[in-house]
Amino acid sequence: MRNAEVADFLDEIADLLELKGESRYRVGAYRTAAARIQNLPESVEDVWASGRLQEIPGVGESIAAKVGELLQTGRSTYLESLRREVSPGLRELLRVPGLGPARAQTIHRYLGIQTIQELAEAARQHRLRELPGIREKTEEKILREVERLQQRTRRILLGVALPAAEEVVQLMRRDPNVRRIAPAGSLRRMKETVGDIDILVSSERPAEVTKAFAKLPIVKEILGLGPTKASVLTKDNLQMDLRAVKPDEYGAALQYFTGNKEHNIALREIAIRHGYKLSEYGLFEESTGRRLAGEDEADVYRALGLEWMPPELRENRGELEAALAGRLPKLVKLEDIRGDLQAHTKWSDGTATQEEMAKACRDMGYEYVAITDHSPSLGVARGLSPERLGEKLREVDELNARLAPFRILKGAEVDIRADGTLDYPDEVLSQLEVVVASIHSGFEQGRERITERILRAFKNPNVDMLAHPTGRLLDRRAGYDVDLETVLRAAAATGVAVEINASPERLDLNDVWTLRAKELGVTICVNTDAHSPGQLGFMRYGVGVARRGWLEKKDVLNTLPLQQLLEWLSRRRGRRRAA
DNA sequence: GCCGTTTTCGGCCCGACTGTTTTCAGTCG
Repeated sequence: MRNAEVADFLDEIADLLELKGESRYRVGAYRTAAARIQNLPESVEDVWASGRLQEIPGVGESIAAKVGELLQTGRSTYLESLRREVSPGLRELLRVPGLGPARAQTIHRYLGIQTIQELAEAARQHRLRELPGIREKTEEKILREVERLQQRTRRILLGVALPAAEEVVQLMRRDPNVRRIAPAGSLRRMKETVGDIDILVSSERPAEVTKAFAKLPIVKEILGLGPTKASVLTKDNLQMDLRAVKPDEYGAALQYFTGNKEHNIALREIAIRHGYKLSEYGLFEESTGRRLAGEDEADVYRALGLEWMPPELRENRGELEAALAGRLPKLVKLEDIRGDLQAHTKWSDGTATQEEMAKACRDMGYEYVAITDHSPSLGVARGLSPERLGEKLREVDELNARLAPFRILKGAEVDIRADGTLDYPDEVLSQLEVVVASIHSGFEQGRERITERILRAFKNPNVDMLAHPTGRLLDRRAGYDVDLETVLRAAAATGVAVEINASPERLDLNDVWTLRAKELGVTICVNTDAHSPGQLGFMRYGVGVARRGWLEKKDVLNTLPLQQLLEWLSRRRGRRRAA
């Protein structure tokens, strides 16, 4: 059973307990445990099998027993009894913003309502306003929220949100009332998708700043405008919130609005243990009210005995424990990247020539790029026959003579066919310097077959790397069903590198699996899979995932200078390569 | 239900907003 399923199980218990009116601390305990398991860089099933469930922070005797029963038998007597006590349909009502457990329970008890449809119906007939604690306004709000829920916009890709936020930051910097400004929220943490875009400003005149923000030309609709906060819908239909605070509160506010929530809660608990109080206004001594920090974010962490940590780490996945022990990782940086090992050109489905791609990489300060056009079976991408591949490689030789010391590596993105064989014969593969294997077909094969297929490809000594390991497209396609734990273990054993595909639609591996890959000793490579020179800039999103997965420079293959990379490649295949 | 740099019991993040209320409950982020 996957970690996400176990986390859902605990979340359902939390919801049902909440609807029952149980202590919010008990409810919170289940939620904490769910979040921890969701973020666990290891299969919870393995943790359970080795008797270590209670070593997970937030998992004690009782929750461990319930998870154990679930994993052992596939069911839970506790959850089943809760479902008998609390109508499980009620959970659906909690999805309506503004409707919490108390009012949901009231609505259910008096009117028997348990679906969002019935709720909307009752609101339209003004039957909700007769209930205790609900009058006209609440009823209207519920109806509004139900309608919004039904046409809710999707989450925003990082690759869309970050450029949009940067544009606004640039525009707002020109405002003389703006002192400091930065994106906050999940965007600052480089999460793969975000719900909305948060921007924080410090200013002596916050009200002027929020007004100026609401007047920006990119604004389509003002959703709310006050002296410290403005919320707008942009012409691209992105929700953007700007908050303005006083300069001496900026650091504490940035910390607070960056989150995530679990990280903040844990941090505030640390503050309490010191006899302090932490809020978005600053860090204060509880007894005297004296301000200990607030203007700079790093001071807030330092005053709590912690090193400042990059936002990408702030998910309460163990970063606070690591900071307390002085063992934070030194995360890989964008500037550490020396080249890109997956890129496409006009030879298959890209839009630029090999020369244009190579020069664009050189201009970015890279030492190398592997041009990895597709193999023949990927007809839609005009995959190259062995003959055309040969022509392309001759062009590479010619370009390398001209562009030296910059180096184009001879590569291909080779399909792993349905039976696990590769889409070029070995004598073709052995002419290549970088062989990137990936799956583009047969997504419907079951978990075992797909996994077997990848393992078979790993046995071919010509394979250097596995690209986009799950095949997912964010918000569009789930990817194929694959046992990643097994794949990563095999990658570690065979020395095949695994890609973090930096395309904002993929970001595959994701952050949690990256962390797991690191623990297993897998070599990771961050590639853009660029199909045009502009897409080479996707690298920063992939580095964001690497950082969220705690990777350091030494964990990332393409931080190696050219010579060391070539040595790595030839060591891998256990034979000499053409110089 | 979990947990321990005052605790194996008694705490558990903080502040803001809204609406329904006459001092607070519910919800959110």
